[in-house]
Amino acid sequence: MRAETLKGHLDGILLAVLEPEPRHGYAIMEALRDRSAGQVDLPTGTIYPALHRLERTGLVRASWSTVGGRRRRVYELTSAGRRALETERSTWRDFSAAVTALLQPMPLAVSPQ
Amino acid sequence: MRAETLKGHLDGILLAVLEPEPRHGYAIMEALRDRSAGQVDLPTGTIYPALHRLERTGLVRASWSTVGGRRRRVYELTSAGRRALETERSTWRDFSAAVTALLQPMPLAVSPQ
DNA sequence: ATAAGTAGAGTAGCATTGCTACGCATGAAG
DNA sequence: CTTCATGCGTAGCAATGCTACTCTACTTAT
Repeated sequence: MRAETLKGHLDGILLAVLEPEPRHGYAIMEALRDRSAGQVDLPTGTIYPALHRLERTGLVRASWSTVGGRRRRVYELTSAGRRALETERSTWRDFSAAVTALLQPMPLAVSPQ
Repeated sequence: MRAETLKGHLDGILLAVLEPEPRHGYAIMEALRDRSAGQVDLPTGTIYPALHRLERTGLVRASWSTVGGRRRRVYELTSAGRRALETERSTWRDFSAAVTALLQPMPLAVSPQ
């Protein structure tokens, strides 16, 4: 996946990966890598700020936990987050349909003779 | 179309709309509006800088023309632009497939019992 | 006439957002 | 004891679309 292409669609993806169960940042990165067959492999400098952003806007809720001497910050969707995810999904459907249509090779407009 | 969602995919769209025939900026805006049923309605502050960018990077070539006392800057694809358009199309296919998959509601991973 | 609307190009500066390149800590494996 | 995986974090950069504006010229109402 080329960098930067994600722009604007990362939040939806993060919400989606948190939908079935709460996860911590590192696990989110792994889940994305697995589910996209390595196509989406985000650096920590992308993932953590994005999670903080989602937390700040109230779409996820975070809490610390410690597992095997290592601390983790576990994120879970809020109800606002679940709603936002649905919105993202429908936005994505519209958006991707529009872009797909526009990228389609277009025949020359026929001017009436 | 929500603003900002386009991020990173505008160039490909512009190249696509220029593929069948050269157009000037204003005509590009109209073509996009028509072809997307009003969904993609870009302000001039988006379109002109983007065209300049494409010109600067050699993907389009521009020339002035005057029609009915009004000057127009007409853009056409270069061969590099045609190649870039193909790349954009395949990038888009990969990207949209990946995002669609990731946004899909995911079942909880089954842990072996 | 003149005001409003359409056609047409442009810029400055902002906001968002993902990325690079770091720092720091703990535990396991060689 | 060094390297690797796990795990969180930030500062600052770069790209890019948008808002809000300027300027010109023709066209159509009032």
